[in-house]
Amino acid sequence: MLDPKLLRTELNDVAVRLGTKNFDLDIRQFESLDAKRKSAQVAVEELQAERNKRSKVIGQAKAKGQDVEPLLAEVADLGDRLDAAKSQFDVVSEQFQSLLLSIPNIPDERVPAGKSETDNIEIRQRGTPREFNFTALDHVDLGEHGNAMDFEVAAKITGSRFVTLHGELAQLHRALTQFMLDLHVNEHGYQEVYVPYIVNAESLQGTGQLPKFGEDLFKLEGDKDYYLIPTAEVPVTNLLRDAIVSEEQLPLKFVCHTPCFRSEAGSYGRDTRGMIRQHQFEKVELVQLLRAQDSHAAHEALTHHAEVVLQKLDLPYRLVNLCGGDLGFASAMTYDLEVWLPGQAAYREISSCSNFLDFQARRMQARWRNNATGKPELLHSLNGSGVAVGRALIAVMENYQQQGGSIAVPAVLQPYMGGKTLLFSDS
RNA sequence: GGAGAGAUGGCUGAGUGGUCGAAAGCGCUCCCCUGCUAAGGGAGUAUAGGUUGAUAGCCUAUCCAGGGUUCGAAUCCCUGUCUCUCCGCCA
Repeated sequence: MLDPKLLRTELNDVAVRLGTKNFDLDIRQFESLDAKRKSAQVAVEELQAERNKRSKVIGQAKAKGQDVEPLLAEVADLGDRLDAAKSQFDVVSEQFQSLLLSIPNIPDERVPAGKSETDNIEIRQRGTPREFNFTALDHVDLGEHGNAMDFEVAAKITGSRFVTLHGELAQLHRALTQFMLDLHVNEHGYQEVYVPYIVNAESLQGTGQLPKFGEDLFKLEGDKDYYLIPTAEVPVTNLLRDAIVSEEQLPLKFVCHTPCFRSEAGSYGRDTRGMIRQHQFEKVELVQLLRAQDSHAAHEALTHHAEVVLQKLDLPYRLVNLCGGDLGFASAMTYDLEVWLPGQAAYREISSCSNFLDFQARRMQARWRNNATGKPELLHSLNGSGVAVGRALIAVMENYQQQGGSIAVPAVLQPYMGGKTLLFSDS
C-alpha cells in the first residue's frame, strides 16, 4: 500500500510513475473518493465529540443528584444522526480502502521502461553455456531415461502440472535444498525458520497477493479463509505483521524452505512440457526486514546471496533488471536471475529478488522503533528465491548431463549425496 | 470431539456502567539529591486516523475481534477467534 499522504500531495507524479508499470491511476476517482471520505469522517467525528461531551455532562449531573431528564431529551436524536453518519462513512471508507489496496507499488527510478520481459535489461552474465559434442537432452528426456521423473503417474494421482521424482533424482532434489539452506545459514547469516504452508487472507493481503490476485491461489474449502502458500514470502514476511521490533534486532534475515502452490491461472499452454511450471514446487526463500536506509544495499546483498548458489553449482546464468511492465504488483524493483537451460537453449528465471520498500509493511503494520526518535517506523521488506529448487534441479540435470544420459553430480552437492559423483550410471 | 477457565498498556496486575487511555508495581527516559557502582525525590513513558505549515495544539478511535443494549460500555448481552487445564482420539 502506498502512503495515502503521498497520494494526496503528489497525485499527478505518482500517476505518471505508476504509468511505467502499465497501471492507470484514475486521478479523478481518487480525488473524489478522498474528498467524500474526508467530509464523512469529519461528520462522524464531530458527532462523536458532541456525544462524548453531552454524556459527560449527564454523568456529572447524575452524580450530583440532579434531574437528567431534560438533558436526555436534548440528545434524543443524536444517536440516530450518528448512526446515519457512520453508515455513510463506512461505505466510503471501504471504497477508499479497497482503492488503496489495489494500487501497485511505485517503481524505483532505476527500473527500465518497458512493457514485457523482452524489455528487461541484462546487468551481467556469469559462466559460459557449455558446448556439447553430442545432442543435449532436456530434463524430461533425461528423467525418463533414468526412470526418475514421471509426469504420467503424477497426472493419474492428481492432474496436469505435477510430477513425481524417484530414487537418485528425488535425492538430488533434497540435496539441492539442503545445500542452499546450509549456505544461507552458515555463510550468509540467515536464520532458518519453519512456517505454516496454509495462511489466512490477512497474511495474503499483507504481502499483496490479495485482494487482486486471488485467482492465482489455491483456496481451501471450509468455513475459514485459508489458502495454500504461493511462496514462503507470505508466512515469513507476516511474522512481523502488527509488530514493532527494536532497532537492535535489525536487520532480520530469514531463510525458509517450503513448498509453493500456484494455480497458474492464465498461463494455459505455457511451459506445458517438463517441470518448469508446476502447481507445486519447492523453494528456498530469503526474506529481509530492515530500516529504510538499509534496503537498497540489502537488495544488492540478497541478490548476491542467490547468485552464490548458482556460482557454487557452477551454472551459467545472467542477472536482469526487470522493466516496469514486468514488475510485480508490490515490488519497487526486482532483479531476476536466469539460469541457462541447454534443453531450451535459453535463460530461464530461477530466482526473483525484490525490494518492496515499505509497501508490504504498511499493509501489515510491520514496524521498528527508531532509537533516535523513539517513534515506530515502517520496516522495509525484501525477498528473493535462493533459489527455486525444482528449476535448479532441471538446470543441474541439463547442464551436467553426460553422453548416454547420465548426470554428473556438482561438487558442492556430493557431500549431500553420500559422495556419489554420477547419477543414472547404470541405466 | 467433550467439560471448564481466561484474553486489560513493554511486562506484572487492579478495575466500578459515567470525569478510564485506563490504579498500582516493574521496566525504560529525563531531572534533582548523593564522594562512588546502594538508596531516595520529582517528571515523563501506547498506537492509529483526522485536522494543521507543524514531530505544536485540538478532535476521534482502540482494554482479543465483530455485533447489540444505553445519553454513556474495559465494565452488561450475543457471536466468533485465540490461549490454558482436564478427558477422549491421534502423527
